[in-house]
Amino acid sequence: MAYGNALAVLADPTRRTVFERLRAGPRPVNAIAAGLPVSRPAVSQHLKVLKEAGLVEERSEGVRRIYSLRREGLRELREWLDGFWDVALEAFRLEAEKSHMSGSGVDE
Amino acid sequence: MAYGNALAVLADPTRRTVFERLRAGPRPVNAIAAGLPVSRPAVSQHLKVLKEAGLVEERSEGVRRIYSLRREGLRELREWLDGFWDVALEAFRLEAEKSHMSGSGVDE
DNA sequence: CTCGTTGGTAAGTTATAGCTTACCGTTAGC
DNA sequence: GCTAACGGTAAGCTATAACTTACCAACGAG
Repeated sequence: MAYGNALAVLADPTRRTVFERLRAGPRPVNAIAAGLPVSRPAVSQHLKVLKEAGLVEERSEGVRRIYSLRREGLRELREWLDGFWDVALEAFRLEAEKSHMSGSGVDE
Repeated sequence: MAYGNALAVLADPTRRTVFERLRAGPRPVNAIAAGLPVSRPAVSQHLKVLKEAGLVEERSEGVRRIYSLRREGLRELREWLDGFWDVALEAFRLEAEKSHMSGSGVDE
């Protein structure tokens, strides 16, 4: 259920902004924090959370810490989301439902 | 930025469980709340939040309130996620980056 | 009409997530 | 060696999200 983790981590707007900034490429913390409405330590904390969730990775370059995106960390979330449109799976669910219920309609 | 809203709403595990239960089809509140580790009013509150986020819809059937999934409510979130894998868009971003920076690598 | 069922809302409590400031370790330059 | 930039961590504050119980309105059945 790692998708739940990714969901929780990306729910915060500030943290999501941090994450999105890395779409443009790897960046040191200073560059990520520049212009954000929160302090630099706050950004550090967000980066830590993102890293623990596997959504970013970090490498040292001298005194800099360069953070970059880990798309892999989004995979489970994406698959979970995709599942809501999966026709075959949906058909299966409807079938199972028919056995249990008196049968109503289905949404949409 | 409705995807941010969907993210925030689905971040809570209990609320996500409520949401996922509706995958199997429309349900009255009682059925949704059955077996959950929280009280029935808590489920009502979650349903309200889900409804306001456009993730579920509600219709009355006698004394019952039947809730059902609104996949449309997930669309923006899905598109946002898909964007992370969009090759063309990524190429554009890299191009833009080249103009601003001294040029480092790109992740992965 | 009365009573049971369904479920929404109000009020209050509590845990915690996100922020701040202060501080410290590390590396680079002079 | 000394000093300045980078950035991680600690401690503490505060707003709020999720929950509870209590209550009430709406409809159905007898």
